[in-house]
Amino acid sequence: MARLPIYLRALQALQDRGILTVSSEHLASAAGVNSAKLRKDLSHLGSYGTRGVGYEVEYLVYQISRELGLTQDWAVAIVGIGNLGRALANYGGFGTRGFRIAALLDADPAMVGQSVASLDVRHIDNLEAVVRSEGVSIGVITTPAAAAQGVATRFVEAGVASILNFAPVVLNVPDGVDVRKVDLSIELQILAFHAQRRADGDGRNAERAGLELT
Amino acid sequence: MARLPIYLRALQALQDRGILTVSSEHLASAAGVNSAKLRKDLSHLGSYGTRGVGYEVEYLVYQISRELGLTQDWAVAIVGIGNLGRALANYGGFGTRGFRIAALLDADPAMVGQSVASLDVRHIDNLEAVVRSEGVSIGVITTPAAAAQGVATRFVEAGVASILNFAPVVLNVPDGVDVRKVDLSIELQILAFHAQRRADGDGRNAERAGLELT
DNA sequence: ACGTGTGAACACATTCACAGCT
DNA sequence: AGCTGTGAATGTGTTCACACGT
Repeated sequence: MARLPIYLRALQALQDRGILTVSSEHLASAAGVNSAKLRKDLSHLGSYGTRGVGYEVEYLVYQISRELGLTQDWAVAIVGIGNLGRALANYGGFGTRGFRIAALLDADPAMVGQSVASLDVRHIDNLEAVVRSEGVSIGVITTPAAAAQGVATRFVEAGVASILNFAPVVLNVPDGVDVRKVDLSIELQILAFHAQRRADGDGRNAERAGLELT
Repeated sequence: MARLPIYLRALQALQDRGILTVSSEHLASAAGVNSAKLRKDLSHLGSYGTRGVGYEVEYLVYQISRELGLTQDWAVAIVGIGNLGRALANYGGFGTRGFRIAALLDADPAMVGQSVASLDVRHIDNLEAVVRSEGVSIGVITTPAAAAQGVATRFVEAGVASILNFAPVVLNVPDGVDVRKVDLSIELQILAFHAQRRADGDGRNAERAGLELT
């Protein structure tokens, strides 16, 4: 379930504060969901709570980590070392738990050989070799839109079945390959959509109020 | 609906190729969805298609843009000019349609005054003033986790009701405020989850095959 | 004939409400 | 007494399949 990472983060925050046990009510509010949903989500992993008491934080952290596959390390390759690629490479959050940035690749010869986040940027021609030698299982695409599909295809053919795509294109991949997409301008457009609906509503209300006053 | 931006992008690509009319089947495959879903989504905006023919690309682009509120310009403020904030500031995709980066803010005095993407970074103390003077309606938070809630609260109190949050925390905001969250390590964790399920399945299959072979 | 628009069937997620354990 | 785990009810989103307009 897509909410497990959020629960995990909330639990780790509790753990850092030395809290040993937590009720579904508390954890749910920390994660921004309702308590029935949280209990149903957790019950999918098994019965890890104690009735009348709640959940043991440490045990639950371990169970969720295991369910998410964070007890093993995943090697990640980033292709496209522009502003965003650099930002990801330097983002400390990955290394902390379960993920290791194994390689940075770029098509631009001027980029190749530069050092980013204490890794040498290598030429994209080495993609297949790097995937094999580093055991890369997750590919991150931060290239321009035009290059993304080609990179995705190469990842897939090299055996990478998990792709995180930041390029604003719909990737075509075979069944069994998992693509997640992060699209910044789509997020903004969705915000604009809601903002406009709010504004429209205000307008209608104002108009209605005006009519009532006349 | 959250898929309209994807349709819009696909339509604009068709438009660039000089294509005037498109069927739900074609557009759906370009957007990576099924055609019934696309028709139902579009029917929510009104009856903009012609039976037996399809949709007129240009007209549909206009209707979706209008629905999304992209016919007006939205001023965006980015708080937290680290690697990610800089990447967003430099990302050209925003300016193209409907969004204008109106201000960059940071709490670090060493950062203030620097020029990023031809904008001067200003101190966070100016948040309220900038929101008012630039008419900011969308706030982007790329600060460390610890600072995010404070920034969000200041945005809300300044009248910003749309927030795009990159910090790995659940923001607490009043009803009526729209928060969207982009969390890179959550995306990776979800990929790891599926990757592990694949691996487990392979393992079981391998084991089963092994058993069958013995 | 072709492709949209849409009721009806379906699948899935959320919420309610409470039995049952501690 | 308190809180989990879960059947039942509800809501939401997806898919099917076809009547209807062009």
